Amino acid sequence: MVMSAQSDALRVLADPLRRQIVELLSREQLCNCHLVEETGARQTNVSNHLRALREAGLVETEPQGRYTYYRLRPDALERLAAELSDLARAARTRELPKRACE
Amino acid sequence: MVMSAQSDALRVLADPLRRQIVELLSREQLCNCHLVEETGARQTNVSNHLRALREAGLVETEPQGRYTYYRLRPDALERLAAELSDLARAARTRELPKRACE
DNA sequence: CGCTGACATCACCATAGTCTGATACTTTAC
DNA sequence: GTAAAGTATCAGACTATGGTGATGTCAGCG
Repeated sequence: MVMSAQSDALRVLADPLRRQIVELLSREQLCNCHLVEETGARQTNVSNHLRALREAGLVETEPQGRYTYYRLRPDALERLAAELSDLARAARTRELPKRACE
Repeated sequence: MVMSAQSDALRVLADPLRRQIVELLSREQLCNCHLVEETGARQTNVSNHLRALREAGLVETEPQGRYTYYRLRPDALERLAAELSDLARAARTRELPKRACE
């Protein structure tokens, strides 16, 4: 399907902890250890969520020695925002017709 | 929390069937029976998802005789889109600083 | 009235997804 | 070399949630 990427991004962003990680990364590039510290979650847990975010194309990694820095990929967020905005606009521009029943 | 509403909207939109319902409603005002027909899901299932969408403020209802018409509330979608767009912009406007490890 | 159809609600089940502990891998410090 | 720290991966337990059938409510129609 065409929108599978955006749907995936939506699904991934729906988790509260991932959502928090994304917000933290929108201000700074951080490595796993910082995220563990900020969120209070276990390292394993953070790492799992980072993988989900990575596979959805929402973040990218930059290994640096034994640390791994994570940063947001704005494009994915931007595409998602645009799609939602389109839906909102479609629903607002006109008085939508009601389909008749039966 | 301040953003609970948006988080809720995200979570609710993450489900594929709800997502499909939202897209259908962006083109027409439909009642439950149309949505059942269009999605192929059971009436109970559609009704449950419509409740989730309603509680998240994404749709509103207009009872009309024994039918209930549903329509999108563009504002909720717009707010969500704006928030995601803000995150994307924050991540893109500058080369984000890396917090030091140790 | 009772009957039918549209929709909502409830309780239950099955599944997906999250969290966790154990463990492996890699890099740096000693 | 060994030890320690940061990160990734894996299997299992637990939880949340979507799907379902049974049932209830309400409006229109005979």
